[in-house]
Amino acid sequence: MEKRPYDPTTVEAKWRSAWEKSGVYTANLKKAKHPYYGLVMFPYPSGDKLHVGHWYNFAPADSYFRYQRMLGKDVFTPMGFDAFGLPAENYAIKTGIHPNDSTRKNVATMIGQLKRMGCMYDWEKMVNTSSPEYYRWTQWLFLQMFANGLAYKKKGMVNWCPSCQTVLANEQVKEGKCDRCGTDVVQKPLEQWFWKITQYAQRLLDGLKDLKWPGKTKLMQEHWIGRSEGVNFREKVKGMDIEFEVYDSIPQTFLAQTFTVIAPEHPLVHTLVAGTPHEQAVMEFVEKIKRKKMADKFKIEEEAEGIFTGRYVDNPFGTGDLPIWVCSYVLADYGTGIVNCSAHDERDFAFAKKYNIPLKIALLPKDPSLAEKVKSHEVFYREPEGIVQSPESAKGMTWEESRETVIRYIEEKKFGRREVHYRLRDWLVSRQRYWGAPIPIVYDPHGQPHPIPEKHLPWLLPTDVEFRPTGKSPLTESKEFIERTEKIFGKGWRPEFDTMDTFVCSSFYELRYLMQGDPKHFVDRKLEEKWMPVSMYIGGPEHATMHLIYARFVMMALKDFGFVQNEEPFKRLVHQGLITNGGAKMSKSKGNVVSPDSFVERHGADVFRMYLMFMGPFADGGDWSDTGIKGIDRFVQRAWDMLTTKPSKNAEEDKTSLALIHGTIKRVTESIEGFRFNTAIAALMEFLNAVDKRESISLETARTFTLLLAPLAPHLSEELWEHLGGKGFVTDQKWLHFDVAHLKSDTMTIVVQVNGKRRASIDVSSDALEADIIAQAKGEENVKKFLMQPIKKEIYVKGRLVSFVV
RNA sequence: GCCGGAGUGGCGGAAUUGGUAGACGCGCACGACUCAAAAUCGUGUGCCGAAAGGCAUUGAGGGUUCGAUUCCCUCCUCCGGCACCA
Repeated sequence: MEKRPYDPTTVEAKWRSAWEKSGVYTANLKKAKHPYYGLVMFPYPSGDKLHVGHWYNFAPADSYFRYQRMLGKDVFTPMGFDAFGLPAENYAIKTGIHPNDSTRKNVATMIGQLKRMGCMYDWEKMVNTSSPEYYRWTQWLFLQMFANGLAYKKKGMVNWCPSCQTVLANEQVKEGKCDRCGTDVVQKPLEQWFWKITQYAQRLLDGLKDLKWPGKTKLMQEHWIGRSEGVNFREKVKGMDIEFEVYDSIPQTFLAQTFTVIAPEHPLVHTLVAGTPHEQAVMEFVEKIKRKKMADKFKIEEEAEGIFTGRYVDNPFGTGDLPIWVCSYVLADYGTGIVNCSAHDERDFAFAKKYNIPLKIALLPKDPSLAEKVKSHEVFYREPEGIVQSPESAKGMTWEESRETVIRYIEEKKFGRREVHYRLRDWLVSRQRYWGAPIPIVYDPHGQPHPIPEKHLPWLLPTDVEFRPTGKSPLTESKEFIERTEKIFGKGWRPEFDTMDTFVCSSFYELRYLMQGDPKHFVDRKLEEKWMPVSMYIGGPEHATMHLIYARFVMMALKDFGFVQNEEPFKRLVHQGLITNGGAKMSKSKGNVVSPDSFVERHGADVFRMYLMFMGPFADGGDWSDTGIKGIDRFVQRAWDMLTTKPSKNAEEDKTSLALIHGTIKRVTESIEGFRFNTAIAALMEFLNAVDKRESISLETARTFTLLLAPLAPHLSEELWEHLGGKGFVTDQKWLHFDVAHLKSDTMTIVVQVNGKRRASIDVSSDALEADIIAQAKGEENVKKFLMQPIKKEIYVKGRLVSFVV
C-alpha cells in the first residue's frame, strides 16, 4: 500500500457527522442498564470563547468517559452553560448589548467549538441556566427552601464588593478580596436573603468521609466548615437583669480570665451602656469601628482597639468581676459574639497590656526563668507542654492532657456546658445585579415577604432595564416588573428586586440534565435513583469551598424535602490542573489567553487534545507552550503510516510481541484509570517504536493498537478502525484485557550489585534457580574485580537483582 | 502565622509495598536525502573515555539500609488554601 499523509480536517469532520447522524452519544436514560454519569463542570458562556483551559479540562475527561464506555458502561455526558452572571451584564453596561443577546451568541459559538472537540456530549440534554425553562427551577428551589424554613431574610454586616456593586457570600471572599474581580471587600449593614447551610454543617462534615474526592479538597471543606468543640459559660451582668453566654474552645485557662470583650455590632452593647456616662463614648466607638469596616482601608492586621463599657460580669468562678470591653477584634457572628479573655491568648494578652487590664496566670512553662517572665506578664505563653496551675483537679497536668479534666470540672460545678461551633456561615444568596434568576418573593404593602405561588413560575426576568451599577438592584428600574406584581398580587405590592447568586443556579444542574425530556417535574425519582450520584465529576479545584459545598448542601436539603434519594451529588471527584501562560493565569485583562482554534485548525482536535494530555499528569496542569506539539503530530502520522501499510494477514505474533502487546494494554489501562494520560500516550509511542521496526504486523495487533488509541484520539481511531475492516464504531468496541501469562518473557535481566553499586547485568532464563543466578553473577568479569574480599552477605531479589556485600 | 502539596537533564515529564534514575516527547548536535531549505529518516545527547569501563547525580544537610527520587529528622524554595474563629 502507498503512504499518504493523514488529513485530520477531513477525517474529523467525517466522523463527527457520522456520530451525530447515528446518535451514538444520545443516552437513553430510562433504558440504560449500566448507568455511568460522567460530568464536567459546565462552562460560563464567555465572550472569550473556549480557551485552552476548557480543552485541558474537557478533552481528557472525555477520554476517560470513552474508556468507561468501552468497559461496557452506558455513559451519559451532558454539556450545558452556566449562563447567568456578571460578565454578560458588565458587557451590557459597556456596549448596551442586552445580556440575553450576548449570551445567546456566546452559547452558539461555544457549542460549535465544543462539537469540534469530538467529545461524547449528549446535546439533547443541554441546559442553559439563563433560560426561563431552567431558572423556573432555580426559583422553585428558593420556594422549597423558604417553605422549609431554610431561606430567611436578615439584616447584618455583609460582604460588599464596591466594584461589582453587590453583596457576596463568605465563600466568594478570598483573602479579603472579591473572588471575581479582586477588589477589597468591605462590610455593609444590609438586609439580605440567606440559606441556612449552617444547619447542615455536621452532615456536610460527616458526608466527606465516604466521598472519593481528592484529600486536599475534603480537607479544605473540613476547614471551611470548621468544627470547634468547647464550652459555653453562662454569665450575668452585674447589677443588671441580663444574662449571656460566652464560648470558649480552650477552657483550660478559664480561671485566669480577667476581662470580657463584646463585638461592636452586638445588639447588647447599647443595652449595657444606655443611660450611663459611658453611653456616648461607647456608641461613638461602635460607629467608628463600623465606619472602618465599611471603608476599604480596614485591615484585619490592624491593632486591636477597644473601650470599657463600665459594666462587669458577675463571675461565677469566684475569681472576681470581669470588666466588659467593646473590642474591634471580636466577631459578632462567631460563637455568641462575646468572649472571656485571659493572658493565655495572644490577642487578649496584647489587648490587656495596651489598656492596662490586669492579667492572671493559669499555665506555666517548666523552665523556671521563663516561668518568672510569664508570671510577671513580660512574655506571652501558651504551649501544649506547659503545666496547668488551676483548677486543683488539673494542677500539674500539661495543657494538652488537662482539657477533659477541666471540662468535666466546669460541668460538675455547673459553670457551663459542652458546645460545638462551626465557622461555616449561612449562604448569602441575594445579589444586587440584573443578570440572574429573580428571587420569587413579593412584599405586601406592609413590607412583609410572601412566596410567589408556583403557578406563576417562571417569574420572568424583566427586559426593560437600564444597565447602570447603582448599588441598588437594576430591577427596581423596571416598570413592567412592578406592574406585573401589582396586577397579580394587588395594589401596593412590590417584587423582590434582588436576583440570586449564580451558584444557586449551578447547585442542582446535575439533576436537571436528567430531566430535559420532561419540563414539568423537577426530578424523576426513578431516574435520580438510577443515575445519581454522579459517577465521576471533573472540574477545577477553585470550587472546593464554593460550588462543591453548595451543591452538597442543596442535595441534602432536597433529600430532606423528599425529592431525591441520595444525599451526596458527586461520588467521585477529580480536579484538572491549571494551564498558565508565562506562569500567570490566563485572563483577558492580562492578554495572555491562548485560543485553541488555530491549533485545532492546523493539527486537528485529536493531536491537540493528545498534546494537552501528554504535557503531564491531568491534575498538575502546567505552563502553556506549543513547542512539543510536533511530537504528537509525528506520532499520529507514524501511527497512520504503520496501520495503513503494515498489517498483513500472514503475520503471526511470537511470544515477544505478545508480551509487548499485553504489557501495553496493562500500561494504557492503568494510566487512564489513574488520569495519567501522559503515560498512556508514552506507552503507545513505545509500542509504535517497537512495532515500526518490523516488516509487517498482524491485523490483530493493528486492531489492538487502534482500540487502545480510541479513548485518546477518537477521530483517528475511527478512521483506522474502518480501514482495518472493523465493524461499527470503534467507540462501541470492548476494551481489551491483558493476560498476565503473556507479560512474562523467556528471559529476564538481573542486575548485579556489589556494595550497592551496579556492576553488571546478566540475562538469565525466566525459570532459572536462585543458586544458578548467583553463581552466574559471581562469574561476571566485572563483578569478580569487586569480589576480591570475602562476601559477607548475598541478597537475591526475585527477578530483579543480586546484591553482594563485601 | 496555621494547614496542605511539590522540588528529578537545556525543557515537559517517567520511575515509589525501597531494587538498573532520567521511559516517552521536545530541543540541540552530527549524518542521510536535497541545488538549497522545510519535512522526513538515522545516530548521539550527565561527566571522563576510541572502547571496555569508571565517576557523579533526583532542592540542601544528616540518618536508617547491602541498596533511598521513594522511609525518618532538620532546613531552604515554590505553589494552593485559611487567616482576628477566642
